[in-house]
Parts: sequence; C-alpha cells; structure tokens
Amino acid sequence: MDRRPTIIDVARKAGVSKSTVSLVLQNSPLVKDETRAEVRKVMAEIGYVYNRVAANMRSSNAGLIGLVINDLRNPFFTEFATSVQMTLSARGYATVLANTNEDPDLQAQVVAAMIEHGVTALMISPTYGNEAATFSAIGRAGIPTLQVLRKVVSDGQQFPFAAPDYEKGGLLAAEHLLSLGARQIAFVGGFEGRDVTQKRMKGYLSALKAAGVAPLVLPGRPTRAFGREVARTLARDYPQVGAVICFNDLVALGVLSGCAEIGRRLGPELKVVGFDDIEDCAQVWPSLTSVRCDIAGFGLRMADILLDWVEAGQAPPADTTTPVELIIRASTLPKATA
Amino acid sequence: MDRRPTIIDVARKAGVSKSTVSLVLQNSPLVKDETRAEVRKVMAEIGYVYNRVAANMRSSNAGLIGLVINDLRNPFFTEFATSVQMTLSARGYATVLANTNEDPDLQAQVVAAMIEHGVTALMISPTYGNEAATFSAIGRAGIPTLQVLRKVVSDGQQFPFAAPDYEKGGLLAAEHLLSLGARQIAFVGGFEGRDVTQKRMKGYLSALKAAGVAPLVLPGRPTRAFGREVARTLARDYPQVGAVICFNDLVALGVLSGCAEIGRRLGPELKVVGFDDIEDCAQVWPSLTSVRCDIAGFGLRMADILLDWVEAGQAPPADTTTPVELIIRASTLPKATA
DNA sequence: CTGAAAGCGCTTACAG
DNA sequence: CTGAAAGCGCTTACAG
Repeated sequence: MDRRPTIIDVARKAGVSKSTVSLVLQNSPLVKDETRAEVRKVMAEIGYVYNRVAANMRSSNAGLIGLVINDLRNPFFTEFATSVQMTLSARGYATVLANTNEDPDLQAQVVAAMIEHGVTALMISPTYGNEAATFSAIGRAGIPTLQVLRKVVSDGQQFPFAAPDYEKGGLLAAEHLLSLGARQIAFVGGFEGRDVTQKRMKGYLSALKAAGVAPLVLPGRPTRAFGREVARTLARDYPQVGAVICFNDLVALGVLSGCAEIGRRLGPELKVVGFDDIEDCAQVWPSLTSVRCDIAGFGLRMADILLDWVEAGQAPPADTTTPVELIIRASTLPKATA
Repeated sequence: MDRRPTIIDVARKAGVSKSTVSLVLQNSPLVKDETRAEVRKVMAEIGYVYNRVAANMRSSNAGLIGLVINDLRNPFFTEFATSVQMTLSARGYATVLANTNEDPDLQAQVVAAMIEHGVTALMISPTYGNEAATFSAIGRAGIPTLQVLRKVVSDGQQFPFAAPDYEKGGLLAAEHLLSLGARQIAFVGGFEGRDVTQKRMKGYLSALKAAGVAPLVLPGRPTRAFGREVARTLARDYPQVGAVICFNDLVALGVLSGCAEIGRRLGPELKVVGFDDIEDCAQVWPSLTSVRCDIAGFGLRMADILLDWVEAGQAPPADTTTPVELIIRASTLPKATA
C-alpha cells in the first residue's frame, strides 16, 4: 500500500486546482455542478479519503470530543458513556474515551493526553481528589468542559455542571417507604462527604425529619459486595429496620443477593430501593424498585448541550438538574417474595 | 484565552530556533543539557502544550487507536473495552471508541470516521452482516486491524483474528456436567450459525457425543430476558433436563432469575453453567459456575499485540486462541439452593 | 466559478 | 550542538 491519495492527486487527475477540490470537499456552492461531479468521480476512482486531521490544523474544531469517566465498568457509567458517544457520533463527532478508575493521577494524565490530541471539548465525570491537577490544565488550554454526574469543582462559570436531581430521588424513595408504613428506614452505601452521597442522603434525611422518624446511615463502597455484607449486618444488628434506600443499584442488587443467601424475604421482611435504575433492576427477581435517572436520556442531553456550546459558542448554565422518578417494583411491594 | 503558544513562541522567548525546541520535545540527545533545561523552563512559564496533531502531520503515527465494539452495554464487552483502553493509555496511546450496537451500517460509518481522523490502527469486535462495507474501506486505507472475539472476515492474513478458546470452554462445561451425572444437558441461547455460537456449541456437542447422550439446543437472544423465558420453557416442556450450558453469562443470570421466580431449585433440580465469567457471576446468589475467558487479561494482551504490530511492523499470526478455564461455583454444586 | 499563495504547528534532513 | 528551509494535507482569503 502506497501513500494515501491527497487533494493534489485528485486535482491533477480531475484537471482542476486543489482549491477547487477543497471547495468540493466542503460542499461549497461556489463550485459548478459539473466540476463537482467530476471531482467526486475522480475521488471515488482513486480511493481518496479525507484527511480530517490536516484540515483541522488550518481551521480548528477537530471534531473530536474527550469523554473521561471515573468508573467505566460500573453499568451506570457504561450506559451513560455509550449514550454520549452514540449521540456525538450521530452529530458527526468522534469520541476519545478514557476510564480513570477513580485515580486522580491517571485522570490528570489522560486529560493532558486528550488536550495534546486537540480535542474540541471535554465531558468529564470526575473522580474525587486532586481536582486542581486536572482542572487547571483544562483551564490553561481553554477547552470547553462540562462536569457531569459529580460536582468536584465549584466554579460553574468556567466548568458548568449537570446531574439528575439526586436530592429529589432520595426524597421520593423515602416518602415511598414511609407511605408503605415503614418507620425504620436505613440509608446504606456511598462514601460520606462526597457530592453524590450527600445529595442523595439529603433528600432521605429531610423526608424522615418531616415524618418525625430517626435516620440510620451505614456508609460503604458503592458495590454489590458491600450490599451483600450490609444485608447480613442489617439482619444481625438492626433486625427492626424494615426498609433500606441504597446509594445505588449495585448496592441494592447486593442486598438482594445477600437476603437470598440468608433466607430473608424481600417485601414483608425488608423493603429495598435502589438508585439510578440500571437495566438489571427490571430483570432481577424479585425486581428492584429504583430511582430512575434516565441515564441514557441524560447522556443524550449532555452530548447535545456540549455540542451546542462548541458550535454556537453558548455556554450552558452553571448548574443543570434533570428530573428523576421513582419506579416501583416488587422489592417494595408488601407481598413480594424471596 | 488567546491562541495556544507554539514552539515559535517558546523559541523566541528562549532565544533558540524552533528546531531546537522541537528536538527538546523529542528528547533528542543532540541538545545540550543547559539548552534543554532553559527550553523546558520557558515552556512551563508560558504554558506551552504540545500539539500532537501538528506533529503527526509530518511524521505519521498519530498515537490514536480506534476501538469498535458491537455491544458496549454488555458487561462482557465493557470489561474488554475498558481493559484495552487502559492498556493503550499506559503505553501512550489514546483510544477513539465507538459502539455499533450490532448495526452494520453504523459500523461502516464509525469506521470511516475513524479513518478520516487518522487512527494508527484499529481493533474491532465486529457485528455480523455486510462485512464488506466495513472491511473493504479499512483495506483501502491500509490500516493495521485486528478482529477480536468474533471472526467475520476469514482473511486472517489481512485481518488477523484472536479470541478465547470458545470450543474448549463448551467442552469443559459439558464434561463438568457429565461428571456430575447429568445426562440431559441443554445448550441455551445464542443465535444459530454465528461464529461464537457455533464454536461454543461445538465443544458441547463433541462432549455429549463422546458420552453417548443426545443434545438439546434452544437458540435465542444473548440476554437476561431470554434466560428468564427459557427457564420457564425448560420447566414446562423439558422437565427431564437437569442441566444447562448457557451461551453467555447474561443468559445464565436470566435463567437464575427465572428459576427464582418459578421456585425451581438450582443445583438439585437444575444445574446452570454460564460462559465468559463476568464479574456478576461471583456476586449473585447462588453464585454461577462459568467458563472464564479472563476478558480483562485478553484485552490487555490484544492491546499489546496491536501496538507491537504498529511499532515493530510485525503482524500477529492469522489466528490466536487464548486459554479458558471452568470456574465451579454453587449453581452446579449438587447441594446448591435457590 | 477557479487558481496561486500563504499558513496551520510541527518534524526532518541538511548545513554549519 | 543549533539554525534555515522545506514539507505534511488541508483551508482561506485574495485575485482574476
């Protein structure tokens, strides 16, 4: 395979100047239709492929968006990232993706690499810790950047933020359980002090306060494994607790497994609510009540917001909150089973 | 924010020529240490960031790898893609990722976009159907491309292929069930006629043949939903079937849910084996016996193979098969529960 | 409607 | 060890 043909090869073969070829490439109305047709024909013949990189050197807007995700293996983030990528693709942009695995150093490194690669804009679901390393580099490069899902930098002017309404979700979940007559309701999972945990817990706490019942918080990793552990802990140390709101669906799915393991019946003995409503919630048995964040719709919307920013130069608001709703399934039905 | 500084700005400020700055950037030993130090200092001062895109125009090897995945939301592929991306990143390459959602047209489109973006190489877990549209474009562009997980183009010279040893996995699963005394063993899920299904089923069929027992194949979607359905079908229409090998873990997890739903006990009544060994297998209860493909290790290895190809110009063998092993858990233990 | 020239930010021989 | 010049494949004014 020899070198790829360039517009000069096309121009020579078509008997026009390379400027004309370039105009054809850009679908400029300046070019006569016959000329355009001839040029396109030659391109097809010699197998010309557009070199977008060279084009962007002159004009900027590389058509490349950087997407940085703190934990891509978590199905919640997978769903989000996939939705963003596919929306960007549909609008003609390619996505450079990196998983940071909750490692601030790795995050700073991949962001620097993306900047070197000339990404037009960045969307980042950041990790906690050493925010400066990542965000000051972005600031210096002056690249439009949207924080999503977790707010780690408070300057919403420079780094607009968007997330589902976590607090409302916590509230809906707690009110649902209260309406079922539960009085001892625990909040389990999530690391204390972190943005997402605080918001989700805040809704829970305010609902309990309004109902005049005492909260019980058992923080922990946002994983299935922690959910399993906490199912045992609840049965052993807090048998009076009749309902739990989980930090996310993974914890909730772990609680379901744990209850199955120790033979505790879901519904009558323990009502469980998850958070995020990932696909598994509807598929497990008993199915899991969860706070739907419509993460696919959220991803789509974020991609649109970012591209509108890039294309129209209009920065989004400093804070965007998208609606959530409670999806009620078997895990909180009075007569569910296990 | 004004335009980003270039090597010319650095050169001017440091009082050297831009060639010297370029050599510093490349860590060339030609540059005197003092000069190098001075240049680096200036870079830091004025916030210079390397423009890799411009550099690559002259030299090629953009440091960008295209990764194309047929179904990124499936945790098996998520794990794979994440492992590949992180390995590439550790070796200094950025990853352009696209999900094709099993759509051949979309696949052809995203591959064309990646080629325009000047990717150095491609790794593709392809979708079935209209292979020509995708692979002839890659062929014309002359980009090193590795087919992984599914073989859809037979020319292993041009498009080397690699996957775990699916056939061996099917064999191990069937032999395990036979050794437990099962005689009626079904293979459920997976679309007939497709590469992966055929290989997994082949191992199953040969083990059954050797044992002199008749096979039963119930093809279907590779999803949890299908697994749930088939659990009902088995209980209703094939009560004598005491064991199933599932096309993948999603189907198997669906079977577990379905059995829980209809109160069928895992182990004594029905033994279940999954395939791939995704993370969930160890977390569900009862835990799921599965054929471990070590997909994270596989992804790491594929990234290395691809980069060795790119960097050393040494194409990998036409066919690479990586080892699998059976991980035995509760779902096939005689005294498991449900 | 089309052509000639300059330039995007680098790297690469080639001199010195 | 360092500088001046050409070139990577395009786009963009500017003429004509």
